[in-house]
Parts: sequence; structure tokens; C-alpha cells
Amino acid sequence: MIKVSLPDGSVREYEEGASPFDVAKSISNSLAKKALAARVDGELRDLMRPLDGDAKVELVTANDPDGLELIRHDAAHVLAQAVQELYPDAQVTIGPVIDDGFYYDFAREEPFSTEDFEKIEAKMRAIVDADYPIIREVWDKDQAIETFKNVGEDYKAQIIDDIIPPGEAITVYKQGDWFDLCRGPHLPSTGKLPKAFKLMKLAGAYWRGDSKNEMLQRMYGTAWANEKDLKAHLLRLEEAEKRDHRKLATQLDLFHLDGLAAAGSIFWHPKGYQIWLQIESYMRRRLDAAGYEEIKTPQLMDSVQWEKSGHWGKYRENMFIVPDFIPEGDEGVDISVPEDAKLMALKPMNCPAHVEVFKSGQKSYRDLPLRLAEFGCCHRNEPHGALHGIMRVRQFTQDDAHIFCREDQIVEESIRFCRLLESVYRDFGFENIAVKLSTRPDVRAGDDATWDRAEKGLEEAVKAAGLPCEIMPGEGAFYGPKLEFQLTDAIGRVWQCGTLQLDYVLPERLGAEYTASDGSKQRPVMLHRAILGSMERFIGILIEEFSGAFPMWLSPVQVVVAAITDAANDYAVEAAAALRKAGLRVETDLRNEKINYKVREHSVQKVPIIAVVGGREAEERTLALRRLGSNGQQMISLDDACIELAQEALAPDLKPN
RNA sequence: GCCGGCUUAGCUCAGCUGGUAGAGCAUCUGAUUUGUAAUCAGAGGGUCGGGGGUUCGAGUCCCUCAGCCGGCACCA
Repeated sequence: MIKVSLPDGSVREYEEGASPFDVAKSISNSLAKKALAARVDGELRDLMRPLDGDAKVELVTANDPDGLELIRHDAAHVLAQAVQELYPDAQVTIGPVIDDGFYYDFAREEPFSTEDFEKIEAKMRAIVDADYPIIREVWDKDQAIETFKNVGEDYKAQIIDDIIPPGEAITVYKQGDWFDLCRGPHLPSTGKLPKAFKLMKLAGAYWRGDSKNEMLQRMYGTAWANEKDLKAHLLRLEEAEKRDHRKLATQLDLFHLDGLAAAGSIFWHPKGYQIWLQIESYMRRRLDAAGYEEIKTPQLMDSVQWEKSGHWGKYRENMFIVPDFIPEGDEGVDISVPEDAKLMALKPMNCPAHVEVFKSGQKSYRDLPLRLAEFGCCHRNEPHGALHGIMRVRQFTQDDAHIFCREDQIVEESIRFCRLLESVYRDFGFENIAVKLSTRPDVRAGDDATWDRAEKGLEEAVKAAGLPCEIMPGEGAFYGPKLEFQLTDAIGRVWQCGTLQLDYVLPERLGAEYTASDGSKQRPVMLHRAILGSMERFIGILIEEFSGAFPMWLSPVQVVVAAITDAANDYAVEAAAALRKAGLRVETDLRNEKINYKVREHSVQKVPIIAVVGGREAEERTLALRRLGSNGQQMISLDDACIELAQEALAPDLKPN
């Protein structure tokens, strides 16, 4: 007999060889029906797999997060089986669980089409209905390779060959005639898979994630414990789509993109640029208060400069290179570049130029830390397939700064930076910030003791700002460890925004030095840092975060004064002027339209405040305020409105607490 | 860069198996002077992404280029 302890603390006895399923059945039939798998001494296992001996057993149902993961994993398997039954020429590769679902990569000559989805989903449902028992088998590695090769599954054979250490056994899961290499665990039978799944999209994906390899066809799906959850998920996606910054940018007339005129660059319209300007002035105030000095450096620099900084060697294929020559001829100007023409490059980064500013004149240890900031416009020749709305562009402006300091000042500076970043993000309403600490890579500059200090310093800095931090081992740049601060867009895509990178190398390469207290020349350490990252990307995320309904201080138009009839026009103009004088961004709407029409239009345009004026208001010198998102009206005197609204419109850093 | 899909009026979209383009909103003009989410009427507006081909005839079929979208790779 074996002893099984259950989560409620009770202990029960079972025959040798009993499985978690037997345990579930002994508790209740309904539990046995609902159970999908079990945690045995904390390890997730198949429901039918016999227990090895005494154990703590927890049954996992669809309501358990692990249960949902099992469902998605099984959905991937059922998908693979369905595809192979329908398209025998398709080879299976891998099919993991991801956020909200799963995918499966297939190798097949002929492309799949989304029109195949219906057929595949029907087949998947048929496999669920067939209720094939899912059986775990342990195979010998060589035998497994042989078997998979024999059935034409070269990719699977390769996975086994590469991933499984020699001599080790592997597990294979069978369902009906179909079988797949898999670590498991799985549901006891295909019938346990809820039919709440849906194939979502097709995409190409490189075998093993390497662009040198062949491209496979990836099918993405979503799977849930029940139909209701699936519906809710699809609805969420629909809602998220409405918040897409590209859609809102058109609706709210913020900016436009023109892939033909300037792929990957943005045409900012007055309203969008107003948001930009507000953010820029806010950042300028915050940086100034934090001891930064703002500079402006060249857009174009000689290739010699980029050679010295190392960019020419490491980053050239992403740089826009411009020949420094004047084309000759009058008609049909000859633009063929002479061979001896000097080359210039648009800056992809600001750092080398900032070092030049540091280097000009003499620097003393008394000048450190020197914090040089720039809203630096950078150009990067990104692969066309990488461009994405305003989030990934080829021309963008960083809220960049470089802190030149002594090594013993790094920790203090990092802490100050993380605190500043946290406070800025909070002002913009972001609370969920993912922080990644990338540590030393295999190939790196500098000694281990320095890396130890640097990594520890960054970790300490993140903690001091009260942010959680995930370590990414080996992901650091060769010149130093880095922190990355990430925000998420409407549909859950993660974007890097802020960053803090320690750099011991560039000051050396470009020969930056300062005079220490003992008169010796010393090398400063350089901290590359950005809070918003790029203005473009940050604004894109803000648009999605607020669904275009910006808080008052960022809103391009803060108040629209809408007149009810032309009799109120004069007063509307006067009221708008008064509000403008109070510092607000105000428009008037004097069109010959009904007030309903105006209210609707400005509400759709997400203007925070509509001030309606008619005869009564003109007479009493008041405004009828309607705030975005509320149907109520607030009657207020024009004088009070000027004071009250101006107060409301203050940026967070200017608001008295 | 790679795989797949898409590209029709300013915007959102319709246009069946090929017979030389439609709607709503927006714009303009006129009427209406209106009290908190769309007043009515009229008008203008498109070499159907570019180029090539098949055909008596192409928005529709084929090729090609570009851009965009979704992924992958990339992302100091």
C-alpha cells in the first residue's frame, strides 16, 4: 500500500501502482471526470501514470493555471494530428504553449492558407470526439530516432538527436495512430480537450529560430477551458484592435505614415506633435531638475568618427551613409559618387557625439558626474520587415543622455536614474514596468571584478526604485551590463523603452579623460541611459494605453468651446480667448450645426472638456462644462473655469500636491 | 531580409464565376439657428498601389515591383 497526502491535509491509502486518477475517483466521480493531470510531489504528471510510492498528490483541473497550460499543449498536439491526417506531406516539428494559446510549426512544401483553418478545426473536433486515450511510452533514444526517420519525420529525429543526451530515454505520447515526441504531461485522452479552441493566424518561422535555416509554417491557435473564456478572449482582441495606435492616429489626426514617401518615418500632424511637445517639455523639466544639461550634436558625422567609435565596424549595415560630394552637371545631375568621395553617416546613436562634447576643453574630477542630455534624432536602416507603425521606425528621437562619472559613482548614479525613471513612468500612468538586467556575455571587455561590481550596482539600483527585476544571463553588451525597461502595447506586445547601460569601452576608444584629484589623467565610465526610449515608440504606447483619451495635460486640444447658435459666437470667442490666456489649448466650434452634433464629434475626438455656451451662458458669463466620459454638466463662471481648468491641465510635475 | 495575406474616393468598406466603378461618413454649396453623442437637400471627388501580360474586353486572371498587415529573424 502507498500513502497519498492530499491538499486538504488528509492522507489516504492506495494499492501499489495506483494512479492519480484512482485517487480522484476515490474522492468523487465528478473530480475523476474533471481531473486533467496531477501534481505529484509538486511535479506535474499524467493522470494515468502510476505513482512511484508515497506522495503528495494535487489534482489539476481546467480551472488550475497548469490545467490551462495542459489544455493548450494538447490543443497543439491535436492540431498536429489533424494537420498530418489532412496533409500527410506535412512534417511536424515543435508546438509549444504561449500566452493565451499555442502554436505548431510544420514543414511542408505547399503553403497553408487560412482557408484551410475551417477544415483543420473540424478535424480537430473530430479527434476530440474520437476520445483517443493519450498514452505515454518511454523509448530508447536511438530507437526513437530510427522510428521518426522511418516515418519521414526528419525534424523530430533531429530534435531527439540534438537535444537528448546519448543513452537517455525519451518519452513519446500516442493518441490513436498518431504519436509525437514530447516531455508531457498530457491529458488522459483527447476527449478531455475542451472544444474552446480556434486557429488564429499563419506565419513563417525559421527552423530553430535561425534565419540561416529553412522556413517552416507556423499555425497559431488559442485554447481555453470553456467556450465562455474563448469568447471573452476574442472580444478582448477586438477591443484591443480599436486601441491600435495606427488606427487612432488616423481617427484623431495625430500623424500619418507614408510607406512610399518615407518608409519608417513619421509625418507628425499638429495634434500629434502637440503631444510630443508636451512630453518633451515635461522631460526637459525633469532632466533639468535631476542635474542634466541639454546639448545638441550633429546629425551627420564623418565616417572616420564612426570608425573610431566602432560603429563603422559593428553597426554599419544599419547606418544611412551619405557621400560628401556635390553632384555635377546642370540637367540630369550626375549622382554617381566619385571613388575618393568622403563618406558621412547619419547618426544611429548619440553616444560618440556626446563623448566629443565631454572631450572638448578640460574635464576635472570636480565636473563629474557630468550628465549630458539630448533629444537626439537617430536614423537606423532597419530591415523593412521589422518596421511597425510608430513603434519601430527608421528615424526616431531618443530622450538620450550620457552620464560620465568615476567608477565609484556608478551605483549612486544608477539609483538616481532608476528612481527618476520610476517617477516619470508613474506620472504617465504606467505601473507595470518589466525590468530586465542583462549580465555579462561570454565575449566581453573588462575584468570579472569590474563586472561583479557593475552587475550588483544595477541590481541594487532597480531595488532602490522599488521595481521588480528579471536577470537575463549573458545578454549584456560586450562593453557592460544593462537594464532594460519594457512596456506593453494594447495586444500584449512588449516594447523596450527605457534603458541603462554601463560602458567602460567607448570612453577608452574615443580617448575621453579627466584630471583626478592627484593630477593624474583618468578614464571616466559612461552610462548610456534613456527613460522614454524613443519619443515615437513611447507616444505609440501612450496612445494605446489611453485609447487616445489622453489626460488633460497631454491632450492636444484641452477644451472646445462650442456655441449653440451664432448668437453665442461672440461670447464663445471671448471665452476661448480667456481660457487660452489662462494657458489652455482651446478651440472654438462656431459651425452651423446642432449642439448634439458638436458634442458627439468632440467626444469622438476625445477632447477632455467641451464647454457649451448659449444665450444663458453669454448672459451670465458662465460655461456649461461637459467632461469626456460623463454625461453630466458643470455650470461654472468663466473666471472660475480659467483658474480651475488651468490647474487641472498642469503636468504632474507642476501640480502642487 | 524570410513566409503568408492585403492594397478600390480624404476615412471605413462593397463590387458574384472578367462586360470600362458604388455606399456611408468626411468635403463643398444651400436651407435650417438649433440646449449636451450624427438636421435636411444638392454637388464635386477614384488612370481600382506602379509596371507588364492574357483577352474583343481586366478592379476582377497571370507575372513583376513597391508599400502595408501578421509572424519569424534582427533590434547598442
